[in-house]
This record gives sequence, structure tokens and C-alpha cells, in this order.
Amino acid sequence: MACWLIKSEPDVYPLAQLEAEGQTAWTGVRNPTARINLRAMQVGDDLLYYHSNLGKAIVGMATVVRTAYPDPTDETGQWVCVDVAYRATFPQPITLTAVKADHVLQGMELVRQSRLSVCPVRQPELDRVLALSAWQG
DNA sequence: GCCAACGTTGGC
DNA sequence: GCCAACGTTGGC
Repeated sequence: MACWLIKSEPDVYPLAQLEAEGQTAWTGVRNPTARINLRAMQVGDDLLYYHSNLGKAIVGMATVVRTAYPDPTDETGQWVCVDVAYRATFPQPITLTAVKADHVLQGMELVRQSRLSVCPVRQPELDRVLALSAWQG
């Protein structure tokens, strides 16, 4: 099973809102590389939920519940979205500072390509995030 | 507010 | 098809 990291600005769509709604269509991705990643997602894949800008931390987890389909917010027909469901909020969010300071996490795509809003996460990175998150899931 | 990274656009 | 100019994202 694969793992991905998805970004959201906390003042636009925070994890708490996904928790309240249960699941949502992950629309609005308009980057070719991110689209490749969306298309590669399988139902049940893990998603790390990252708050950009105001948050700058990995704050929880979600999961893929529907694979890529045409993004209803896109009129050109060239972009896709997936459906994601809430899974958890970490007791201990992992800040970007902590990510960069950690010898395992500093190699994450999140750091390497900071503008990419949907990026892959390697298994050791997921393991490390979960260890640091204090989440007993 | 600034700047680096990177994607897109348009002239040639 | 190249590349300069410009726009956007996101960290600082």
C-alpha cells in the first residue's frame, strides 16, 4: 500500500473540517506532477495531511476512498481529483522544522520539492512520522 | 514583504 | 523548440 502527502492551507480547508465532514473530494489540483500522483492512488492508500502556510506541520492522516476521476471544479476536463476520508488527528503534529531536523524525514519530497501539493511518501518516512506523532492508531 | 523554486506563456 | 518574462506557491 502506498502513502502520499497532501497539502491544504488550514484557513481554506483544515483537517478539522475533513473530520467534521467525514470525507471530501480532493479537488483543485492544477499541477501536472501532482496529477500523476493523484492518478496513481489506490483505494486504501494512506495520506499524510499537511497544513501549509499558517500551519507548516503534518497534522494527521486520511485515506483514499475513490480513485481518480474528472475534477468537477475543472471546466477544461484535463484535471482529476480523488475522494479522501478522515482517519486521524495526530496528538503530536510534526512541524516542518522537525521534519527538516530529522535524519529520516529531511529527505522527504515535501522538503525536496516544496511547491508540490500531492507528493509520495516512502515507507520509512511514514513509519518515522507515525512514531513521532504519538498516534496510537 | 521578500525570495527561491518551478510552471506557463508567448515571441522568435 | 528555445528561452525570457511572468505568475504562483510556499517558506522565511
